[in-house]
Amino acid sequence: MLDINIVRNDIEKVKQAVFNKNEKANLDSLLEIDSKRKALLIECDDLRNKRNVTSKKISKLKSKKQDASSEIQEMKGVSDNIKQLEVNIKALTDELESILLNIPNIPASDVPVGKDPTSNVMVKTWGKRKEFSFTPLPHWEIGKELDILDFERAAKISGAGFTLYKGAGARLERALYNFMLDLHSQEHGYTELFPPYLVNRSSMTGTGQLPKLEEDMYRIPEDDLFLIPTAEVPVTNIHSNEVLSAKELPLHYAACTACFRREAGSHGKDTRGMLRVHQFNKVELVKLVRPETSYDELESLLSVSEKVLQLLGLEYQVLKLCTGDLSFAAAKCYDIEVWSSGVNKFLEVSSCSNFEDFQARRSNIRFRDDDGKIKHVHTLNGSGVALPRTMIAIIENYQREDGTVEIPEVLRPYMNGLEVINKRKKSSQRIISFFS
RNA sequence: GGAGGGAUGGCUGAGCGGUUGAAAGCGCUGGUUUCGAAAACCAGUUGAGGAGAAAUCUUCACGCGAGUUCGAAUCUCGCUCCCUCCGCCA
Repeated sequence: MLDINIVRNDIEKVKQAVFNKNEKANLDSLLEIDSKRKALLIECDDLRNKRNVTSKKISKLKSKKQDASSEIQEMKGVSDNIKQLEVNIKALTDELESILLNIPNIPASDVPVGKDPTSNVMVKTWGKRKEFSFTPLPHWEIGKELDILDFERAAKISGAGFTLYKGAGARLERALYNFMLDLHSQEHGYTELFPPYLVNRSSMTGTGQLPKLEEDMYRIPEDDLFLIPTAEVPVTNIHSNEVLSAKELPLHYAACTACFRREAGSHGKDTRGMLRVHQFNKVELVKLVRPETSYDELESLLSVSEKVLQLLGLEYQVLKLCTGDLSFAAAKCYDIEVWSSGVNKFLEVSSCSNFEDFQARRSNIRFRDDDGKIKHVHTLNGSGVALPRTMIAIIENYQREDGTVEIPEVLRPYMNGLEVINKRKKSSQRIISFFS
């Protein structure tokens, strides 16, 4: 949510931002409602003041056992007036808030202006393209052959767009998120969390998924709860309606959760394999920081996410998103895309965003600064990283001509020493037991 | 799911429907004192709006939302959350 004062004082800037983000907002009527509301508020305040003053007078008269009936008569009228005004003000306030909740965040000044992803700017690339002496296969073929991914049966039990990991595939998934969580919590100093997967409407509104994206969310209508589309939602909202002390900042959190997305707007896109699924695991990093540090924090957030891919030996590129590709709540965002040899393209595995105070204002997350003033924190988050596409890249980039898949070295300790996923053998890939 | 109890400022905790935005204590901040510190004493210490150049004035908020009343932290109703007991259960 924007500070309404920015809209009042610099509406052109807001209009430009809305336009650049390919969004729509009812800005002119916002100002109109705002001034109408303010006028009523002043009128109402005057009447309330009158009521307060007279009530005290009535109290005094009564305590002296004097007659106050004329004052009481007068106040009856005043109270009725106030009530009517309050009803009108409430209606305007609701309208104002609903418009305000639908205005997107303003892009940072160094974000390139552009309509669509073609205007995104390449910031860096890392790693060398894997070369193959054969034509690399896509992960759904490798996965089927090795019996580690089963899309048909996933569709049978749930529907299209779900994944069933089996044997070494399931183990690889577990190895991946354990590796990522250990890296972030032990090497990068993030506090590991395990939050609820169901959150209420207010949390979803706080981080900006609602009201705009309700149709993309899975919802439990009986309880008005939502399945989280990302750990960003529960984790950012941990501190909603709190005033943090300056010395607890910055807060750095890491959480691995399942993420649930209806993908309502993307039917028929990336339907093969697990390029785009309704449920997937993701390690998410969330930061609550002092405003003046948030852009430095964004850079370090990006670098710890990159670290994951570097250690896995996966080629990637980093893009700075243009205004038109920026999400509703973000002020600035980097996407990390990992190269995958089978599908032969770059896959987005992370978005690292600074929301400035946009989410903090919606969720009411504040801190007391050293000067004693209470201010909104800045919030950031980034994937560190999303699992399925990382899994795709590993399977496809580490495939070998004989159909086996090599395990990246950093994952081997998490795979109980397994170096290669072979076909045929029982999916448990029996290795030395550490239970004996 | 059933039966009770509760929700007040950073914390503990008072609060007959009428100078209670809120006692008291703790904590915190500043000052006096001290070589310094502690103690003691004095003072300050909620947030969000509005008007104003400013001093300042003013409104709202005692879990949330309605209601009764000239007037609600205080009375009524609904909701949420917490605690205790019973039942059920991973």
